[in-house]
This record gives sequence, C-alpha cells and structure tokens, in this order.
Amino acid sequence: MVVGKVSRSVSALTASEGKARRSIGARRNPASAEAILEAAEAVLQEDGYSGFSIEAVARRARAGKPTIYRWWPSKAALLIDVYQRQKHIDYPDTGDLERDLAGFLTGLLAHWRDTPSGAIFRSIVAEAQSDEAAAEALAAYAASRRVEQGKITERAKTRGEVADDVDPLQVADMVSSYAWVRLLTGRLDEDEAKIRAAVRIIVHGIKT
Amino acid sequence: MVVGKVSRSVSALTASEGKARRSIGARRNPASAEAILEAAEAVLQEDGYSGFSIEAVARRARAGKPTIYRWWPSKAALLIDVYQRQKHIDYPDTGDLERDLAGFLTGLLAHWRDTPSGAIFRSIVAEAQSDEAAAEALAAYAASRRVEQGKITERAKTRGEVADDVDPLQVADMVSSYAWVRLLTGRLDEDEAKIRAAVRIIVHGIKT
Amino acid sequence: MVVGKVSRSVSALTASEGKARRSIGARRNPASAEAILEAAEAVLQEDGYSGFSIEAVARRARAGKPTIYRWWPSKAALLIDVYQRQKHIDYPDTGDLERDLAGFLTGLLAHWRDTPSGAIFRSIVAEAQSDEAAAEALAAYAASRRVEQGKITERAKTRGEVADDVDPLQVADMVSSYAWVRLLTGRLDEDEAKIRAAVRIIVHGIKT
Amino acid sequence: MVVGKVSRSVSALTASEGKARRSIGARRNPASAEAILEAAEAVLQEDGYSGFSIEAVARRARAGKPTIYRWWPSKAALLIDVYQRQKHIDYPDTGDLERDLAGFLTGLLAHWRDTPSGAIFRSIVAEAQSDEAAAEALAAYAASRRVEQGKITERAKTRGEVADDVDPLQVADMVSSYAWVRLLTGRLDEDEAKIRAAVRIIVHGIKT
DNA sequence: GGGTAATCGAGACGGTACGTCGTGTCTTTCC
DNA sequence: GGAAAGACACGACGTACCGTCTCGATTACCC
Repeated sequence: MVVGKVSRSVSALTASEGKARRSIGARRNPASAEAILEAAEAVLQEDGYSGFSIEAVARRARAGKPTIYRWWPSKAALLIDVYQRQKHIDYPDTGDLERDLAGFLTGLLAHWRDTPSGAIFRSIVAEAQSDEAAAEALAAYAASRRVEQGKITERAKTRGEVADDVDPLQVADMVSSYAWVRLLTGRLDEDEAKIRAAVRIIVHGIKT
Repeated sequence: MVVGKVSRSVSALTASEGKARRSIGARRNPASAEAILEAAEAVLQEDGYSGFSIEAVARRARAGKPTIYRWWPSKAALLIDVYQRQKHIDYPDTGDLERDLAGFLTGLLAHWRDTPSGAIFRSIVAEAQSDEAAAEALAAYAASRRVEQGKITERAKTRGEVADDVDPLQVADMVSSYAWVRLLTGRLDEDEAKIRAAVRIIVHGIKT
Repeated sequence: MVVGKVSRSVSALTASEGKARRSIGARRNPASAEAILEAAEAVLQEDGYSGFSIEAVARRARAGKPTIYRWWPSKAALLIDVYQRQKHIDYPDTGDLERDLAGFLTGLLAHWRDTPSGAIFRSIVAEAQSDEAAAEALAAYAASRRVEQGKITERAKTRGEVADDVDPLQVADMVSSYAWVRLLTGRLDEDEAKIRAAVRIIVHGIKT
Repeated sequence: MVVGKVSRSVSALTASEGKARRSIGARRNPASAEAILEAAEAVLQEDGYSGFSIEAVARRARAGKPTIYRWWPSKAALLIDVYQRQKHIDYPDTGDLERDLAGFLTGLLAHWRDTPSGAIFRSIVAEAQSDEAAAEALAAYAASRRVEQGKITERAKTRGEVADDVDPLQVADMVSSYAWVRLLTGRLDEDEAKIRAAVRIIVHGIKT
C-alpha cells in the first residue's frame, strides 16, 4: 500500500520553442517559470552542481536573469523548487514498522540513485553550507520531511509496537540521517541487507 | 581514559609578521605553508565557507596565489589539510557502551560547535559534492573514522554486551551520520537528552 | 524693454496626488502628460542627465511606461518637450549692440545656471550626439534661436552700427557657441568681465 | 609651416591574433592596452557612441572587463585615450594671425569630418554631460588645448598685431567654441568662406 | 444606451550592460 | 628553483533600464 504519490507533468516542449516567450501582462508567466525549472534541471543533470549558475539556467531557458531573480531570490531557492518538482517518495504503510522503514529507506536511496534527484539534493546540501538562505530553506524542508516520515513510526506507536517514550521525529531523524550521509559520501548503492540491518537495529531499539 | 589525542603546534606569529616572507631558495618555505594553512583556518572561521576563496587566503597569508596552487592543487586539498591540522576528539573508553557512544557524540558535536573544525568539516562536505578529489578524500577520512569509532562497539562486543551479528562499523556509521546531519543542518546545539535517547535506541537495538 | 517672453503654467498639484490617475476614455489624458513632463523635469533637476531614465520618470509620475512611450517615442522627444516648457530668456533691446549682446549672454548663462533649463539643455545636446531625432530637433531649435538672436545684430545693422557684409546669423552663431561650450564644460559661473570682453571683440570686429 | 605633428603607429595585427594574450608578469601588458584602444576605436567607428560599451570593447579586444577597468576608470577615460591616439592637429604658424586661425579652424573641422576623431569627440562631450569624471577629464583636456591654441594669438601679440588687453586664451576659447558647436550640431561641412568670415570678425575685433 | 475602442497604471518579459569578484595561469624579480 | 606580486582572459554575480507586451479597469464615442 502506497500513500502520497505525487507525479508531475513534463512539458518538454517549452524548452525549445524557438520563439521567445513574451510577457502576459503584469503577472507571472507560468511558461517562463516552467522553462526555467526545466532548464535548471537540465543544466544540473548535464553539467553538475559546479556548472550550475543562474546565467547558465537563463541562457538555456532563453529567459532574462532578472526574471529568475524576480521569482527565486537565490540559487538555493531555485534548486529546492527543482528538487520538489522531481521528488515523489512513497511513505509505505504495510502495517509492519520494520518493513515500512526499510521500504522507505530503500525507496529513497533508489530514487536518489536512479533519478537526477540525488545530484540535486546533494547540491542543495552543499549550497546550504555557504548560503544562509539555502540553509534555512533546507532546514524547513528537512523538518517537514521528518514530520512526514515520522508518521510511519507514529502509526506503529498507535499499534502498540513502539515504546511510549519514543519520539517518532527522532526515529525519522536517525533514519534520514543515515540516508543523507550515504548520499553525501557517494554510497547510494548500499547492500540492501545492510539497510535492513540498520533499520532492524532501530526498530529493535524502540520496540515495546 | 583518553585515546588518540593529536595536537598541533600553533605558531601564531606568522600571520601578522608585517613584513613579507621571501623565498628561502629552491625549496619549499615551511613558513609560507604554515601561514597559508593558518590563514585558511582563520578565513573559514571568520567568514565561513562562502568567504573562503584562494584569493582571500592568499591575501590574508600575504602569499602569492601561485604559491598556494603549487602545493595544493585545489581548494579541496587545502581544506583537507586544514582539517587535518585540527585537534581530533577523544574516543572515550569507560567500559560502558552507552556511555562511550553518548560521550563520543556529545564530544564531537561540542568540538564542531566550539572550534573551527565544524566550519571546516562542513566546507569539506560541501566541496566534496562537486569536487571528485574532495569526495575521495572525504570518503577515505570518513572510513578511517568509522574504523576508529567502530572500536567502541568492538570492545563492547568483546565484553559480550552486543549481539554477535552486529557490525561495529555499521553502528559507527549510524552514530556518525546522526552527527553529520546535525552539523550540516545547523543543529549542533542539540539537547543532550535527545542525544542520549538516540544512543540508547541504538544500544538497545544491538544488545545481546 | 523685453521681447519674446514665453511663460508656462505650472500645476504643481498633479505630482503628488497620492491617488493614481485613470484613463479618461479613448483619448489622451492631459493630467498624465503634465505629470510626466513635470516628473521628467524634476528628475533632471535632481539627478541630472545620468539619472534620467524612462523608468525613473514613470516611477515619479506614477505613470505606466507605455503611457510615456505612447506619446514620446524616445527619451530625446521627452527631453525636447521638457525643454520647451521652460521659460525662455529675454532678448534685450536697449539700442546699443554691445549692451544687447552682453545682456543676452549674461542672461542666458544665468538662466542656465539658476533654473533646470541648463541641465535639460545639456541633456538634449548629449542625447543629440547619439540620437538622430534629437539631433534634428536640436538643429531646428538652434537655428530658430539663431534667427531670433540674430535680430539683435540685425537691428544694429539697420541703425548703421554694423558693416554691410556682416551676417547677423553668423554673429548669433558665434555668441551662442560661446555660451553653449560654457554650459557643456561646466563654466557657467564665468566672470562677467570676460563675457563683456568677448562681446566687445565681436562688436569691434563687425562695426562699420 | 607646420608644427607639432604627431603620428601613431597602427599595429592592426594585434586585434585578430586568434590566440588570447596572456599576462606578462606583474605589470601592464602593452599588447592588451593597444588591443583595447584599437577595439574601442573600431567599435566607435562601426556602432557609434550608442553601441560603445565596455562589454563591447572587451569582447572585441578579447580582453577581460577587469583589465579595462584596471587601467581606465571610466568609459570617458577610455574615450579620451582613444581620441588622443587619433588626434594630430596642426597649429599653423605663417606669421599672419588671420591665416593661422583660419588654418587651424578649417584643419580642425576637416579632421573631425574626415577621421573618426569627430565621432569620438562628440562622444566624449556627451559622456561628460552625465559622468562627473568625464566632465573633469574633458575640462582638463579643453584647458590644455586652449593654452596650445592660445599660442597662435600670443605670437601675433608679440608681433604687435593684437591689442595689449586681449587675452589669447579668450580668443582660443571663442574660436574653439565655434568649432565645438559645429561638431555637436552636425555642421562640420561649413562653407570655408563662413569660417574665414568668423575668423576675420575676431581678428578685426582684437587687432591694435 | 450598449458595444467598441483607445487610454490608463501596473508590472512581467527577454535582453544588454553595468562594475566587482574569484578562478587558475602566466611572467618577472628577488632570494 | 621557490616565493611574492600582480596582470591576464574568463565568466558569474546581482542590479538597473531598455522597449514591448498583456492585463483589467475606465471612460467617450458611435451606432
């Protein structure tokens, strides 16, 4: 059983229309926003984080730099938007905590490994180390993800699988951290048995 | 009881000599190397990773840029050297696993919070996301630290506190990851109770 | 005795109405035109030619940029309109050529120095160096002014003060040029004795 | 008889070397300076003042913008250098004041008309209307030219052709102004007879 | 007297240029 | 041959204007 799947529609047309987009009046042009996000994604995928610049995105999107700065105050904000467009992680709900956490973890690592998401998220974390705005955005995002992922343990707690004094957010934190560090140190292709072992340790550690 | 202490010799004189260093002939000038490393550390501490540039280090060290590039092929290499000059933290050995792990974790977070090490290590992680050399250096460093830290659990295993099928390196990985993510998301001032709770979960999860 | 005085009606109200002007139907709104011209004049006076941009004028006039572009095809056109709103100086007629020319010259320089006219005229000359329309407008304006100013010498010629072969337009040209260059090189605060000396040279040069 | 002719050597090679120039150590590279000045001249000639930008010059010279800004603090400074490279006006010395002044004037106007100098000088004057630095540079330049040109009248004064109370600088000012305004209003193709008439007026006005 | 048409403020759009900063390479001069 | 010094080509930064556009609201004019 899967909850929370969010897909996105890719309109790959916009990027190579040939003709320039125009203003549609005194309001944001969604076509421009779309083109910019797609260009950003493409630049990241092709040139990596080191080649990712506002200029490069603007060039590729055939957009003016001010148009980007108007809507995304920093490189990080753009990165996060790109990441959000990509991401659709499943939060499993099988009725078994260990299975749920292991499913989440393997799903997340596979998602990072098999889509551009991993590279993008690495970029965001890197950016957050030098840009205060990025750090805040990342912190907010991470917190919201912890809440979401914490629900897995919360459900198990409701089922009586987990000790009363356990904080689901803390569990989410531990599980996420394990995934983050794997991403940041290039160890996404972790043996699934190891992942299960790690999850088992935590689940054993918190059960009633 | 304390193991693995590494100290460094601080020659704080070099940074503000006033007069420029000169060549000492056809060989590397240690005073320059020292001045550069100290300047790098100071820049990182004062301006953070965002202000850390080869130019800034050269300015502060009163060194020529080529002198830096001659000895450190990339920003990452310099960062790693700077980090290795730092005093490392202690790995406690009290005879009690939970106490050891909690001591290690609080010590590490405090070390990152109270010395330049935190800013430096954040920078290395950030750099490693786009620089291959930094990534390799970071991976090697992290692996060696896992081995070192794994000894804590290894000892507990020898004492029979821990189940046979537990991989001490995996435990080290989980504990370190928890610390890393806190560093990278600016949550070093974590409540000590929370840290103990996290450690307790893991220790409960792996005990015989 | 004074000839050729042109006044303008200042409706200083429009500039700071607070509330935005609206369309008054399918025809030009004179209040907007007025507000734009006044804003342009104010911007020129306060920030000079370098701060004079369509954006700045629109902001100050609380007008839309298209409203400006609709009625003034170029910055130059707006500048010219602004200049023409200015009060023009008097052409003296005392019955004495030297007195008339000196009066004209000191009056013109004082006018440029003490009113926005100087800044505006400088701007037009500058604009005319790269804008063809401005160049034409400036040429036409300058020619008409030469005719007007030539009448001073013309009258003296009628009185027999001036040699027959003297072209009054040429005299006007020489006198005006002297003033222009002073404006353009920031030498409006010229010693009056010097002005009189220059006029005397010309008057001596053309007298019967 | 002609005095003060200054020629320049054009090394048109530099502009299209194909390969980029490199630094020649910690000092100014004359090849870069040369390439920049030539590119500036070419841009001015081909695109006019409105197309003249530091960016365009840098592009054309295959130079970095900082290299230009390092040596020329403003657009005006660059323009003036370009103008100085171009200019080689004769200050005639025939022993006859009227002939000298007429020769100077026709020479100057012809020079402005037949070489890029005219366009360049117009640009400088325009620039000086919005840029304070340009204004100062132009004022200094104009003053030095007045001194130079004043020597023509000075010599005539020594010869006793000119009244004692006449200021040669003022005469130079009047003559130059006449030329400037012709340049700025696009009237360089003035009838030579008119020029002579203007000069005659002044010479008559100042003679003993 | 209801539709049409032109006007208004507003502001987004794709661009270009600004002036500054950092990169990594180079050369000279001094030791 | 190492080191300080700093110029060089390059390119990204974030901002200001450019001139064009589309909007929604607001009348005046014409059928």
